[in-house]
Amino acid sequence: MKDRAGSAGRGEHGSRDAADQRREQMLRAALEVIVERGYADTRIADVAERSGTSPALVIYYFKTRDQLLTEAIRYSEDSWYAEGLRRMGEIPTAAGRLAELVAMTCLPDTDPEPRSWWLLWLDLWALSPRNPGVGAVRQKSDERWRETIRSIVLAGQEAGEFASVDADDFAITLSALLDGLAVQIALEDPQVPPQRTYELAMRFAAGQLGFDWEPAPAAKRARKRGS
Amino acid sequence: MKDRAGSAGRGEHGSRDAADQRREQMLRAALEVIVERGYADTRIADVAERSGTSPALVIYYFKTRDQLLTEAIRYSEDSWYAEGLRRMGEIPTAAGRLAELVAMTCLPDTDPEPRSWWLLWLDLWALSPRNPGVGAVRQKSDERWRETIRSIVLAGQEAGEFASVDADDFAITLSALLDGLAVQIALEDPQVPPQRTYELAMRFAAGQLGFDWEPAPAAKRARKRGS
DNA sequence: AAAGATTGACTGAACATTCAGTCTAGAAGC
DNA sequence: GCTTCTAGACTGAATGTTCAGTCAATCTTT
Repeated sequence: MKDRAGSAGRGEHGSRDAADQRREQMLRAALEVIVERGYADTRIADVAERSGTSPALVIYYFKTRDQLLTEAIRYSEDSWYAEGLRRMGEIPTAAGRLAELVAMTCLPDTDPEPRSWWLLWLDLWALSPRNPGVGAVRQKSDERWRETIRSIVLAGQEAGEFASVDADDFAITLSALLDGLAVQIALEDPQVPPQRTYELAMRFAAGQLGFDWEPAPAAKRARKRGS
Repeated sequence: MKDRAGSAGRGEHGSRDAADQRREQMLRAALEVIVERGYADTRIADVAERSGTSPALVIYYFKTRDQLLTEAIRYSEDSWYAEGLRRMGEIPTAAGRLAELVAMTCLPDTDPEPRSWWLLWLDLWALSPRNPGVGAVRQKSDERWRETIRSIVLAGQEAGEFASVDADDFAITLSALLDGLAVQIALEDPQVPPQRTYELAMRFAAGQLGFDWEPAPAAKRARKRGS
């Protein structure tokens, strides 16, 4: 007895993806709760409530709590990565793509919620050593993330934009640096504000790859979305 | 707690530190369990069993589970940092101290158990956003860690060993890089073995600060402690 | 110095709660 | 009428915390 009136337009309940919608709804709810309370303190009841259903139904769709939460994390990870790729596809220069990649992980106004995203990562890291499923997601993510960096570097070198450093080494180093900076962002360390992380990371990249980059002419990213 | 202040500071019951020993025993047990099972899955019963006592006694010493675990983390953090400072105090050159600092976080044979140490950090990070006590420990640790780097850089510059880069920027960047690499070490990513993280971090430091450093002539750290 | 009194260390057993997952029965759609 | 979907009530196990006391060492009083 939830969204009775909803029906609007098409196929209504019968259509095969009614179930898929439900699942996604639950996954999203799960993500919200994980970000708020943390993985360990996320109860099925919370997810049920937030998606306007019952705990029993949640279990009906996902056999176990762990499966639900694991899948939620995988879902989030995939979405984020896909969105990142999409954005970078629109940028012509390798340096630009790299800047976008860095901004994506550092700056609040590029992504609506990078902090909550990173909060999720912190949980994911903490879970990985003991939870094989989560561990696998993490490893795959890290790999493709590094591979993304690597291919940007190679493309940039091909195009003569970048100096010829070892792309593998650079990828590992930059992704580690971004991870480390991200921790500070997620934890909101007062000494390490997002804008600064962005500049530090870009300075590192520009220095290593030998391209020009000027440290943001002050108010450049002034206008945000909300206000 | 209550420490009997009044009496002559001695005698009392069993020697005053009988209780302290107990506490420390429990803290150590707690750390072991946290590393094995993770913070969230650490039961006071586990800690009690491992320290050869009862759950009730654990609560007797630490009012709550959270207090026990929080204190255990703080204890571990402080020990590690103190040990690090001690080691660095024995090294004359700034470059040498920096290398030791990097090795401490990257290489298994410098520290007996760097991986379990980092496992603890992953939990600490994941906990910080939601647990003020843990969050405070984390922030203080990060701060003094960066400050340690900063002072090494300043000393090195004073001594003419290092180029003149901004010490604050460098401290933030290097500590972030080390954090990120540490994640890979803790999670045992096959593509990022400890030795490689050490070399990458040192190459970064040497490059930024302009000192010479050769990437380890193969078998250099062959002999370990245990044997 | 012996007899109580006091206090800290400690324990076993219970309590209370919290939850993941199950059961049963009913509604919706084909 | 068969299958899919849904929820409320329930169970069973786990586990943090409390509690009523035991024990032994120290302090006090005589």
